[in-house]
Amino acid sequence: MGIDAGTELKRLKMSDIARLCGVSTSTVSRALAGSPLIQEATREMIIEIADANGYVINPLARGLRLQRTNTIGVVFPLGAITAQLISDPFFQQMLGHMVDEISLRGYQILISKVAPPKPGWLRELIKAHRTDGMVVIGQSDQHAALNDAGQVYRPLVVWGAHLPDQQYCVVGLDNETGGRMATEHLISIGRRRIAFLGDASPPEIHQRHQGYLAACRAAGLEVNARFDMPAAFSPQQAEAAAERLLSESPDVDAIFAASDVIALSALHVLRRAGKRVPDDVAVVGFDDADVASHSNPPLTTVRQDLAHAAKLMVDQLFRRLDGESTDGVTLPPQLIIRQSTVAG
Amino acid sequence: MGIDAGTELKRLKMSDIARLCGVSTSTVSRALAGSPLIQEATREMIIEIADANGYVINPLARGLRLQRTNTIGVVFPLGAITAQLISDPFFQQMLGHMVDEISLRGYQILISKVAPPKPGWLRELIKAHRTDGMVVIGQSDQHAALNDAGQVYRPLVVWGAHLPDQQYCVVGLDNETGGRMATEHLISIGRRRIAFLGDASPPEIHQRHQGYLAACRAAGLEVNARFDMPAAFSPQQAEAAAERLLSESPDVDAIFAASDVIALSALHVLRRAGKRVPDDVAVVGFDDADVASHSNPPLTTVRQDLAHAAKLMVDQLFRRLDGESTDGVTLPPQLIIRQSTVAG
DNA sequence: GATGGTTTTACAATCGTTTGCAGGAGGGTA
DNA sequence: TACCCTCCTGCAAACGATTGTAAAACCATC
Repeated sequence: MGIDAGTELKRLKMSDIARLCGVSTSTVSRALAGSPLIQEATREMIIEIADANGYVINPLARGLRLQRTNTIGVVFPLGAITAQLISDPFFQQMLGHMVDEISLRGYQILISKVAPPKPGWLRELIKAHRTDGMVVIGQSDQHAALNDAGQVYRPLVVWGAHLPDQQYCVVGLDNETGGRMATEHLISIGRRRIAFLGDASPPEIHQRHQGYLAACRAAGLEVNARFDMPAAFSPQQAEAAAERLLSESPDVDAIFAASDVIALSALHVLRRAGKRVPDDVAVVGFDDADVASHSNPPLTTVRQDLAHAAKLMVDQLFRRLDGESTDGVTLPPQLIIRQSTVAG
Repeated sequence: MGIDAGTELKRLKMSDIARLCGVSTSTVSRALAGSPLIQEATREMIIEIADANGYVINPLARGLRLQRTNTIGVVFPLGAITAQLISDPFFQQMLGHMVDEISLRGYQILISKVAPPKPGWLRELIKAHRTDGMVVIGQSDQHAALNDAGQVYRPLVVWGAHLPDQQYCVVGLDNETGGRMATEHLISIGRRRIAFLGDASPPEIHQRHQGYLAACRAAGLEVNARFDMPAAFSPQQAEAAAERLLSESPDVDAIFAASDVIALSALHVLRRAGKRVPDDVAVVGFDDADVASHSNPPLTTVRQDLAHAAKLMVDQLFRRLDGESTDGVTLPPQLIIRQSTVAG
């Protein structure tokens, strides 16, 4: 029956199957779609022949006709700060979880790395109509673009910080509380000269920094600009920043790093400088990446449950695809105390 | 001029732009494509109007017509062994690098997680024609499917092990040499009862195991089945396996783990059991994931340079898209010695 | 003004589906 | 036999682009 499904990869279209079955294309289409208009016997015959010939529906043509692609876009806007996707395990893990969650629902995943974002990038992405919905990972410095698109495009969910005037659905950690928890923990173990290591320009980090400042002020601590040390997310730049911090402020007794990667770089630098962790300097990270629990010493950090976050985001996105409107979620941070602040 | 590009997200097609410009669709198409057939003045006028209205070409329609999608598929076949994508940093990093390399060339990335692979999965993926080429990450237990497709479908590059009868282009580490190097290193530091921790059913791991066996035999060491301990890639299962190994063979003095994740689990178990690393038991991993250098103690491991590997794979894929044929590459493993085998 | 040669533009077919609508086949009833 | 109803099935028009080919416009020349 028909051509051997095995050896060829010929471009076979629905009309070919129709010819082989002696019916019209519409009948084949309906049969494969399970329409009740088609007689059971006919359907079986058609399906059998289609399988035997290894026929696969062309999703491009289907998508064009249906205006639906069964695809979700996962977008990484990388502003000036983060040069590459690879650099941070946060992105990698988030991406992994997104792939898991989205493919669980039978959708495909189209990745777009937007680096750097040009004006109108999000609108263009949306207007390309290659995806039924979009998840944006991180706001970077693109709050305006997100607001602009969010007002008119519903199936959009963003991972990031909640901002006052925002017109789009955000799922994100309560970064300010996270920052405060981390800092309060450092204060509670008696630290007084606490540095913040990280670039506070992305909203998420800014809020962590705000939490840090709030905790310091509440405890009546010196909030000194020399304890604010911008550090990019890459290990190299973070190490450089940590070194500068140590040389400019050798009296620092704690570091709150904006991410685990930065914290690990700090650990390296501290070790090279002969400082003991946590005795001389306590270190807290952010994310609870895999590396955090395995480091030496294991890293105290503020946990973001990315698996849960990804599930929530995808959930909200699909509810939006169903026409519901969703308000986003603020996730509670969780402080994981390990030996980088409290000796084991 | 025209509609405000800002506030609407109306579905605008080429014929709309044509009408606005007072020309035909074909002229618009050629103007946007930069065809020399169109007068410079006309082109400029068309482009201006198109921009002003925020027009974006529909890639589905374009792809349908051109039989080209400007998209590369990245496929993860997850056989029985690896349940989830998220579990292993290897996949995450590889995916990150793939995204970087592919988007560098102006292509989009379509991710497919195939779990579990059903008969014909790869052919179906190919026949869907959603991508111009494909990268398959890991052979899993799908060598047959890859062979079947590789014979007829050229733009396919696979990450994995080189196998004797293979009909597809593979880029991969020399796993056997990697396994031998790791084992020889353990032998060179005086270890004699060396266990292998990992499930040797995927080809890559099988070859690492072969290298391990070869090194053991060459050194005249006991190659005892009780030293072969299957361990899945997930930390939980790996810990369970490590515990069983320790209880069944408490005399083991070295562990060669099939991946860094497994090695780290082993480190945990060893610590809980009160064994000192490397004094009592030396540990070697595989991959040189980020975690490897940060662990306690830092992990001796066999390095796979994933950034380089990804670049090579994408390079070979694009050469194949250009009609060249490529033979794949075998990358040399590199042993990174850290304190899990040689005390610092 | 007719002819010929260039440049520009437009027509229409095509890529591979889905689906509203029209119509054919078949059976039952009058 | 004529008529109606109910099931199925097929026709043809979208979806939104690209491109070979035909034709229109323009200029120069005789």
